[in-house]
Amino acid sequence: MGNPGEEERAELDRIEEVLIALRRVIRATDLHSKHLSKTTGLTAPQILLMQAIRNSEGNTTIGDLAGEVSLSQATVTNIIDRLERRGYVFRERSQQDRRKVHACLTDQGLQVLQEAPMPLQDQFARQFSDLHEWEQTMIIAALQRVAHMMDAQHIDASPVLDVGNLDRHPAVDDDTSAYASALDASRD
Amino acid sequence: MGNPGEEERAELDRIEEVLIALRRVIRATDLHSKHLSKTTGLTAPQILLMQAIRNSEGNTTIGDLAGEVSLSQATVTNIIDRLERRGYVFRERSQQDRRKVHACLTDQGLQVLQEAPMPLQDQFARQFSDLHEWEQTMIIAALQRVAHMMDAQHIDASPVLDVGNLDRHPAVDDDTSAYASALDASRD
DNA sequence: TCCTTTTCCATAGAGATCTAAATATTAGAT
DNA sequence: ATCTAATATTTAGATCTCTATGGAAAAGGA
Repeated sequence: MGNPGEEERAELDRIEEVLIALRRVIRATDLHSKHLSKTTGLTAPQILLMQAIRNSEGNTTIGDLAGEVSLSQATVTNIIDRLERRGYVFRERSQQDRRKVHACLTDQGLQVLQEAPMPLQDQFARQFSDLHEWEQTMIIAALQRVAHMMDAQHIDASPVLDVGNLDRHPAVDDDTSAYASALDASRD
Repeated sequence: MGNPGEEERAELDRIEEVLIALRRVIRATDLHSKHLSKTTGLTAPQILLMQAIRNSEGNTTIGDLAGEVSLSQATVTNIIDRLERRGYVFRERSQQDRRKVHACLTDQGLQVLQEAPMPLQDQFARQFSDLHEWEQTMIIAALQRVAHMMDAQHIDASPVLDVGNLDRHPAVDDDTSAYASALDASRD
């Protein structure tokens, strides 16, 4: 205990552990995503877009979608082309502003999206709900903490030099994450 | 208390919260990975492969790499081709078994990998180490719990698995995205 | 009104990723 | 010697993603 070297090593071990755990989580979602693509015949971006279309009932434009999923407008056009060819999506020019194009799910598209059950979410939710309430609360708090720490840094790619300055204020950032919201901004 | 409906709603709220937090974590790693690609000129799979090569000092074959990063052999061959063309990697037929091909980093490749800023891991580690020990321990426990729950459902991968709402946004996807690469490695 | 600028979408072109199928090539076994 | 399995590459096709550019429609000013 009185040994500072020992304490420092324990600290490094904890960092190691948290990074490993994080990798496992991300890896798991990655593999699931891959597996999902195989079973549905849809790729991850395609599913993502269809979900975005479904969630924004009817009024979504191509540009909106691009912003929502953080892809370029050309990419979204491209993917929508393919979804339209398959009959999962259709386009419709806006009447108010004829530059805009709305994207909507066809009945078939909606069905595909619904029939592709989302058991990772469901199963995870089920397992999660089996935990004790205190553990659920702990996990939520921990994940929010982690998410917040990650949000804070993802553009600040500059110096790794100022080791001394520990309570840096995260300069957030270039738009993208609509996430760094008030929700946890207050946590520090 | 005593009100069952109320308690149930609180439970649903917690599930909602944990899913949101998880999405944010994955989203952050995704955006980071994208940013990394821009600043290094390397794509996520390329970085991932170079890290794998570095970690398995010298004796790695193409097949080993494919297994390690969960890609097909052909894909790895493909990516190695590009890396070789750029002078970051070189191939060498095994003397013991001439079917095998070893992949090694060139000095330049190693340098690129080291110079590539990996601020997500570093900065995350720094912020993490600022936390109190009890909080570090809590986060580790929580993440391990989550990772374990996700691993569990990956194993009985019979039903359709999904990342659905948990899904990373740009694929990176699916990205495929995305990847533990951001967190991986470079802990030398 | 007419002209300019801006906004929104589509298209073109290029590089990368990924998979599956069709080769070699080598090692090991019969 | 031949067959089979393992290994890496090649090929072909689909997708993803970006930047740059073009065209149509809206907005704004002279």
